[in-house]
Amino acid sequence: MKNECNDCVCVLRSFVQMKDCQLELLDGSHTVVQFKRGDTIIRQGVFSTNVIFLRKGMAKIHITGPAREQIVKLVKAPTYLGLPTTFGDKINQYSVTAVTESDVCFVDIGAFKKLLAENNDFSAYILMELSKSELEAYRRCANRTQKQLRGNLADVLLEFSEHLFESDQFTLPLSQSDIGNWVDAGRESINRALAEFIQDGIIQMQGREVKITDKKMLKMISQNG
DNA sequence: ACATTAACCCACA
DNA sequence: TGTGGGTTAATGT
Repeated sequence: MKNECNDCVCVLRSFVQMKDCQLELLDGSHTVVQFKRGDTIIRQGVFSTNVIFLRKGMAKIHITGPAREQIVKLVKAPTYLGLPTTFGDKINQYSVTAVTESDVCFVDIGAFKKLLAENNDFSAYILMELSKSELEAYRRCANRTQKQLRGNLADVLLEFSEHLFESDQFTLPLSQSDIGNWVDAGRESINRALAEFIQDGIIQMQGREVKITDKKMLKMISQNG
């Protein structure tokens, strides 16, 4: 059987066994689309009929609040996008935008629900994903509101370094004003804080290239706010 | 808020 | 196919 879904991270990721007929169902109801940097993958306010999986690349999740755009988090492949929207509300409650070139898989919601009903392991896995992401959201909420700018910015840099890129050197995937929207600060404050970090020898920067030179210090700042 | 720089697009050669 | 000009977005102060 030749089937694009066989070796897809979308399935492998779940460590769940799929029956052949279930794989065929998936294969028949999915579409893969490429997105360029800056393209909108999911748009807030529009009707959604798909489960969406990020196969390759990186994306930012953001929501338009009463005053401005709020970035919620940054995710990298492989991961599901928009599961809460899929089950909580047919209208997308937030937007997702590609920050690098990305491959995205759109799965028909009907087929997906059928799989959930048939395959207990699979639905348990999805439930776990949702739970983890809610817990993470709680944690972030507490962090964000209680920390000062330097602490939050340190968090962001550590997040890039440890979770997204897994390296001490990376190029910022977001503009400084985006980072500002992420940690509830103006872009100018971000710029100033970054300059301070450079001054203190914690990081080096040229353009969007960042190199973390004193991770211990960065973690200190992250913890102490 | 303003000045500088980098990125991008389009026309034209 | 490559180059100049003009425009816009990002950055630094």
